[in-house]
Amino acid sequence: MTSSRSIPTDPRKTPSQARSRAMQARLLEAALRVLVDDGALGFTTTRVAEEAGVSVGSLYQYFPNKYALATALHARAVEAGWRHVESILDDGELSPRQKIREIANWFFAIETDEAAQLGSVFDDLDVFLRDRHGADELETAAAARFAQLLARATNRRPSGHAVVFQTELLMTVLESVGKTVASRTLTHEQQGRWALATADMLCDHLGIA
Amino acid sequence: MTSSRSIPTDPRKTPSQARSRAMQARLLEAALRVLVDDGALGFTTTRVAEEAGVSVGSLYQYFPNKYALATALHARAVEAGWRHVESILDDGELSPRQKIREIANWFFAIETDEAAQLGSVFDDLDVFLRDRHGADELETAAAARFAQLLARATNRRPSGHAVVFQTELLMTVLESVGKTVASRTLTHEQQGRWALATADMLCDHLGIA
Amino acid sequence: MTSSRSIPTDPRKTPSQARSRAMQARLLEAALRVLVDDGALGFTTTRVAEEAGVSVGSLYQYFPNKYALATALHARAVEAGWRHVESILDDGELSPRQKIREIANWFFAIETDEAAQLGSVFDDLDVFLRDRHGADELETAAAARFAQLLARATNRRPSGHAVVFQTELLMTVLESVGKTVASRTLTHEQQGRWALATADMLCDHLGIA
Amino acid sequence: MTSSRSIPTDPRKTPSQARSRAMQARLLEAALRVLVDDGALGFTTTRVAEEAGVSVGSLYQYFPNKYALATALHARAVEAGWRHVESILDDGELSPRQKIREIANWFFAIETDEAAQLGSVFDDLDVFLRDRHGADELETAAAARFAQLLARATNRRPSGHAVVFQTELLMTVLESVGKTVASRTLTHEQQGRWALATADMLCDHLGIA
DNA sequence: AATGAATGAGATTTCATTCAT
DNA sequence: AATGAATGAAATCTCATTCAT
Repeated sequence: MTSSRSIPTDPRKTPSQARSRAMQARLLEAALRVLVDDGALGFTTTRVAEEAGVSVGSLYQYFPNKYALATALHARAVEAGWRHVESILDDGELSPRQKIREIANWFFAIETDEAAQLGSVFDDLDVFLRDRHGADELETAAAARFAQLLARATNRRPSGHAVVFQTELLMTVLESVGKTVASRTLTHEQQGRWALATADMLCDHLGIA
Repeated sequence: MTSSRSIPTDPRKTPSQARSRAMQARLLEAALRVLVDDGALGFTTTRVAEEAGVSVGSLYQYFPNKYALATALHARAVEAGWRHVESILDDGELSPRQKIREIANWFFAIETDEAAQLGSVFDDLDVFLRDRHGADELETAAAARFAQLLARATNRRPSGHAVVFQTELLMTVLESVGKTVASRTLTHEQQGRWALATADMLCDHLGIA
Repeated sequence: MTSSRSIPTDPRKTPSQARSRAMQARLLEAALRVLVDDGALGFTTTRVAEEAGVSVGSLYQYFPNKYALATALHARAVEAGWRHVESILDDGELSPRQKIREIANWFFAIETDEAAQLGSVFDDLDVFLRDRHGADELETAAAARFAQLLARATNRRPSGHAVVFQTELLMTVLESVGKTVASRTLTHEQQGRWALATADMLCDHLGIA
Repeated sequence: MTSSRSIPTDPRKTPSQARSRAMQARLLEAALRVLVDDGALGFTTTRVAEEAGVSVGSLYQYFPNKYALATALHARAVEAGWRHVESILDDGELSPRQKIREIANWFFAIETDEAAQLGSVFDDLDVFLRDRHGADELETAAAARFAQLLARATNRRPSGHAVVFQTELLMTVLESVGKTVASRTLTHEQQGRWALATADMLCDHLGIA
């Protein structure tokens, strides 16, 4: 898709100090705000710096270029997402189906968390991303957990071909439908209805009680 | 998301018919090619004109600005999509489930048709869209057809609340999952498997034989 | 002021036929309309052709380039102006002062004649003019007439230094003040007052009864 | 004349003081030079930046667009002009007639001051002006001073109808004839003669000793 | 470390002019 | 002779990035 030269996308010099971390976070939050408010075309380095209340120069001290900023924002959101998903999967109290429902709720943006907002602007962000990896390990880990859930609920081995595919289906449907519905302007109640319907459809199809 | 001042997005007053249509098509095809090959960042008017083998000036005789070009491309894709879907729905030979499967095939980009390629660049295109409507009538018409199919298959009235929601679910899932999967680089066989699985999941859930 | 290459400014191939003349006039009228309505920045060849109801190609058959068009328009207006002035000067019935008053009326755009409109757009036109000559002979002729009027009215020789300078003063003041006042949005009555005041001031100063 | 949508003509939010003012002045001087040398057709942003010895980008940091630059240049000139006029009117040593003569000298561009050069490019500049006001307060203030001068010199009230009109006449004639004569290429001596003649004509007419 | 003015490559857009039909 | 689509040089303007302070 996008020609990827050799543009560095890692945040500059790992911030060893608390102050640095704070600045990074501040910039990423500003970046998100800009992206949400002004869209991809308004996502300029000057604008982000301004929104963060710092100079462009400072921005470039923490991110070597615009793509690094975009990548970090992306990674951060994905990370937050999967981390939340994992916490649900880890919950001992919930039944498998309840877990899927909860996760669907998250993806359908019922929680008004900052990270959730990202769902609707992910597409815009992607325009700036050269390489799309980075959060792969997290996703792989999450996939393993989903596979486990599915295998246990259906009494199969997590590594079987069918389970692997069904895991992907489960995750893909939750993510893509969630993203689509989240970007519509619906009430919480309507979003909840969508999340529930999608979750149940998946559980029924996959034999999850 | 994107602020829409008063930038016209309608194609220009078409030059007299014959050549005109050809040129428009030529430009739109070039635009698609550029978008597929270089992504949103490479989508520049000069690049598109070059790809179409005409001068920038010509491009601007057919589209008043870049956004109009993007809008036209989008509209064209959406139109082609829904038109094809309608043709499948109209097919007297197919069972309801077979229809859904066929439609899924289309959305999952199994057909290597030009229009199908568009699925993979929708996100990139979105960045440049000012007006987000345009193909509404077509989509509404398609929705009515889907509702009819669903109502008949399940012996209900097409206007009932449940049918309306389920129609939306059907369309949304096909569209969003299809878009996601289409943008991955899969073999035809794999795409087919995804389409089939998604279609069947939906049919089972909705009680479509 | 303006660098003058070697751009031809003469109307193309002297129109021997009536039809040609008509077309020229039609284009010039359109050009004036465009200039008045849209200002110098809106004065484009396409726009003029459109306003004239012909194709750009046709325009270029009558004027080799934009500057030729501008020059012709300028010449035409100046010509009309001085011709009218001459007709007043020739009038046997009027006293010298009455003549000056009449001429002032003309310059202050009391007559809503097309040519008079040009006064207020002359400056805009000048922007396009490479060389400013062309109407010189007419102006020289008019100057001679003014000098004659002034000489007779004051019992002096038309070729004396003082008379020459005063003639220029007379013409310059009428023209420049007229142009300025004409470009303001005043009622006819107000314009008339300005014309009268200016004419009388000049006559008093120059000793014209 | 010129359609004025919503194109901002105010100088940009000035970068912090010191350097800022210098850069603005530098750009305006360059703009004037370009206008004098190349006329309206040569007045391009690239050309002005080049002449100022800075990058186009810099120009756009100080003026949001070409029109803002033109407007600023215009305002600066008008301001300088009226300020100078006021200083003459304030002069306690000069007789009324001497004041008018001095002012005429200024308008007829006898002073070789930079600001005086502007007289000759006012017309070229006009093409690029969207807002035609801006220096109104200054002009109003100057008008009040002129009215006062005239009233005192003729023993009348400054607010009387006749005085108001005569003030306008005085100013208009000085300005418009001055502009016209200044744009001709004359020697200082010739310009002086014009200024003197015009000033005296006005004083005689208005009863100014 | 922070600032933000300066840079300039490159993107969008216009418009005088040509030339095939 | 008339047409108007096509051309492309050139103008306007943006924005990622650098670097002197």
